[in-house]
Amino acid sequence: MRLTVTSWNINSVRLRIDLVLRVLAEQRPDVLCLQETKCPDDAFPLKALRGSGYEHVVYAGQKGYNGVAILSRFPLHTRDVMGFCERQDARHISAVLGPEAGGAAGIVLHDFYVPAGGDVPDRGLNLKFAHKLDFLQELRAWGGRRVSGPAILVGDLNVAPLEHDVWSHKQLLDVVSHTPVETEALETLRGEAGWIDAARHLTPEPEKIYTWWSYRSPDWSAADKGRRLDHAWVSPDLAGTVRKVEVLRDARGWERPSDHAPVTLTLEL
DNA sequence: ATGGTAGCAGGGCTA
Repeated sequence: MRLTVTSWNINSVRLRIDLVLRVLAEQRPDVLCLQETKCPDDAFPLKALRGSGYEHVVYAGQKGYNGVAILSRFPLHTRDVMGFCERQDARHISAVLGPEAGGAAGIVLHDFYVPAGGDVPDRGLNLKFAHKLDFLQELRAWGGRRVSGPAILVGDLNVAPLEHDVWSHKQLLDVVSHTPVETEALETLRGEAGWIDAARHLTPEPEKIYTWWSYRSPDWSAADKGRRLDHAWVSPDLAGTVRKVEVLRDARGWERPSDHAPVTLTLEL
């Protein structure tokens, strides 16, 4: 069977619920993982989703910031939320696909929103950068030496790890999201746990891949100063099932868009 | 350690 999982930093699920419904209707992924929902749990727009065909929803939100959610065509089991850095930030949620998912049953889905890290890439001068590095360190400790069983990890990891994951490697070496301390941390923790970077598995460097374009660029598409901040990783036993990773760049050009484009992973199980 | 835009909340923080 074919399984599709889309990851999208939506930057307010309430403001952009119509864009969520558009992606669900037009792309029809089996699972949609959202980040930056910016929505307390008691305000999650469940009613608007009713009738969309995605009746299985888990979410972990907070007022104003952060927030993650998983919407699924298939039943989800064992919603779990991990805390990092001794905060109650809503930056992770996971669930397991139920038996109704057929060949995909039992796959664990992890949805992450890694801290952006502020502007100054110095942990002594910038507490937000220190938080980001600490978060990555805890992610490394959580992954341990090897991820076991079929699992998918998606999300806005706020790091563009490779040279061709940014529009200019040289110009971004001291820009938060592409500094060596961040890119090495992310690649180290991914490698130690055995996760496969699905996009680069299929499309190695030097081809450019971007998933985010700043709001501050008036002509984002022509300038095309993008970064690959959004990722889809699979566990080793799913490596052979990866068929496609697609960035829906068009969505960045929709009216009142998120600054992130949806990224869709396709597996053949 | 420029400023540029956006969301939430209704000021200033976060991205």
